Amino acid sequence: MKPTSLKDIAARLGLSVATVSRALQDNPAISQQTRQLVMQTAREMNYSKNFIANSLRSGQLPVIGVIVPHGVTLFYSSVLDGIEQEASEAGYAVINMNSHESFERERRNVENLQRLHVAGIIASVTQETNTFEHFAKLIDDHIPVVFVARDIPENPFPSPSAYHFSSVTADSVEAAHRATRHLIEQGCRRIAILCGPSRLKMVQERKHGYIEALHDNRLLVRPEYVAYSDIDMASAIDATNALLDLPERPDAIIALNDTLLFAAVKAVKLSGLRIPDDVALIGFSDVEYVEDVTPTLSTIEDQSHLMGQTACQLLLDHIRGQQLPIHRIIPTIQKIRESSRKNS
Amino acid sequence: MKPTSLKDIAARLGLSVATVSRALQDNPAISQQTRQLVMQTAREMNYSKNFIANSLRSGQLPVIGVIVPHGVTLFYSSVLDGIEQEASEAGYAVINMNSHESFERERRNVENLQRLHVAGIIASVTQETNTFEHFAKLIDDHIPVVFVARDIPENPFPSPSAYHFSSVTADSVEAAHRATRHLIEQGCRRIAILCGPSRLKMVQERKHGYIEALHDNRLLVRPEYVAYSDIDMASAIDATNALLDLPERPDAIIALNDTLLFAAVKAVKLSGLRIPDDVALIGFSDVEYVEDVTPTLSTIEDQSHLMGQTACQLLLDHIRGQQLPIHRIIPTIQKIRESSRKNS
DNA sequence: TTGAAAGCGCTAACAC
DNA sequence: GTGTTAGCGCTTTCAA
Repeated sequence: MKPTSLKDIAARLGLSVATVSRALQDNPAISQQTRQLVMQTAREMNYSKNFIANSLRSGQLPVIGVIVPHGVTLFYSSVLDGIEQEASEAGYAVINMNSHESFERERRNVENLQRLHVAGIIASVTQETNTFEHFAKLIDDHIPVVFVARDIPENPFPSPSAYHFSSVTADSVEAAHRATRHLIEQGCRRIAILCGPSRLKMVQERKHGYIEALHDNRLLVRPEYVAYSDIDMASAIDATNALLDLPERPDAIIALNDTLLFAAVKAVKLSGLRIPDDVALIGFSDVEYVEDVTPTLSTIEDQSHLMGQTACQLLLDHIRGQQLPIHRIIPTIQKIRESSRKNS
Repeated sequence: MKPTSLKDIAARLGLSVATVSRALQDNPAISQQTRQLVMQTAREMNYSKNFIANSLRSGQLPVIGVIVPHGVTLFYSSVLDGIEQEASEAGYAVINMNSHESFERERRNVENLQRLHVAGIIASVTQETNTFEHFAKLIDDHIPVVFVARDIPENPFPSPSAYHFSSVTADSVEAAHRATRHLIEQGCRRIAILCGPSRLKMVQERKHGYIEALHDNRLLVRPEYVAYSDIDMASAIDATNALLDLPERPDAIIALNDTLLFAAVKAVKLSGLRIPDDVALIGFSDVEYVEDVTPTLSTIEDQSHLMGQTACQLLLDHIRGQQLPIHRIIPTIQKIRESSRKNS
């Protein structure tokens, strides 16, 4: 049985489809009587408006598309949650796609959202992404884009087609700067940083903040203290061990994500060194269980939920006509726990 | 600038819209020449098919709706990931909604998906949900439903409108039975269970498995060993303390979710008792950091990704015409770690 | 092998 | 205050 349409209601009432449509929209041209009658009948017949038919005219679905680079992390769940909250208040549904850190899949995701004529897109690009035509194409279709967490490089489109998109990112430079400062204040002088292999702008910024803080405090930046590792336990443990084996062993390590952080903890423990006495640890992480490790782990947290909300608000602004791109930087929260606190 | 439509291509080529449409669909009635020409032009003009227009005719969008009761957990991220994977292989997008454990929001979510004419819905009901008319309404619209992780009670719809939906759930009875058995094998005799306040079928089943295992081993089921707590750290710590203060203190606790488990760990540690020597612990949890707690925590894990995949497969079957409901039960995985292993 | 035309459900411009 | 009509982009009879 097909769902009730305006036509069905019109037929039942001996009215025209147009009248019914107007009545349902509270159009002032319609008499109280008719309006009441129509409303009543619509309810009786279990009518619900067909969004698709509507969208065919308006050209867009009341839906916001989201593309994240991977799904199963607290960080992106929380970003999504923030987006979903704002979107649903504004009457939009959220469609959720996953690029699995693959550029090809990201391209396909964008295409599919475009075909669905979503009202706008919020995206966090993959680590592979270094060309942006797939997003550029959206401009012709008037589909606004906001980048969240991972921004694209400045002005990736050479003139004359130079334009750019809004973004919401964490304050990575400041976050790393503050973490480094904190370690210095704790008396650390040989501070290492454990990075993933990523070319993401965000990672560059964190490294930058680290180096700045060392400079500001007249500490030497030693290349051998900047370690790179693949983002899995085994590789990260190896990378940490390499750091610990240096002639001048670091007395602190900053880990750029949670896997690296947890690996560093394991490696230091296994090597028989004490945390934080021999090696202080702090890491970028949104995992709540850092509290349950012994010792509890100092972290820099993103305000992921707020980032999602903010991104969605910007997108809604764009949907409502805002043209100029806006860049919002969300502060991080540094939580000092046992792993980086020297009792003195 | 509006996106290219069939009409645009037809105009450019001096063909009819119908011909262009057919060419693009590889309709054999069209000549090689024309087909080639159309394909070529479509590419040049950057044509992409308008899904909405299509759906207006077919009555449904190539989209699967998912409703989860909360967002920010690894469990549901992983379920979603499984769904998304299967869906995208079959050419469906996934729309993702969150009921926040509120019945009212769940009802609205269902309505919105219905209005969007999604091809099908996968849902995990809220703890409040005990009436199912909102799902029943979907049957008229031929929108199939699969319940995942949290099923609804058997046959909630009395005759003559008796029908039911497919489901994918964890094997809760067996999981709890096995965990209890394991503790008994470790020598525990006073086994307590720490429950949330939930009326979910799943929770009942877990309690059932626990009781069965006690029976099977001729152990008494003591009501005071069945503890209830709200699902937050503070309440759960209180509830655990109450257990520990019993005249005959339990020598093992089974926690029904991760919050309860982590709270139990804290409470036992704070009370100065040793894990597992004084109190063994095991819990239902999908959090990967149970490995990083001291002692490492024994857990029962759901195969969440597989549950998502399976649910999506069932749904696709229904979309393709499968009528009868199917119930799939996914085994859990028990991981024994230090917190429940007595060295003997 | 191709074209003309109807129709999916809805809204809005234009009558009356 | 209400009806008529056209049209959104596409597929699918029915004709030619």
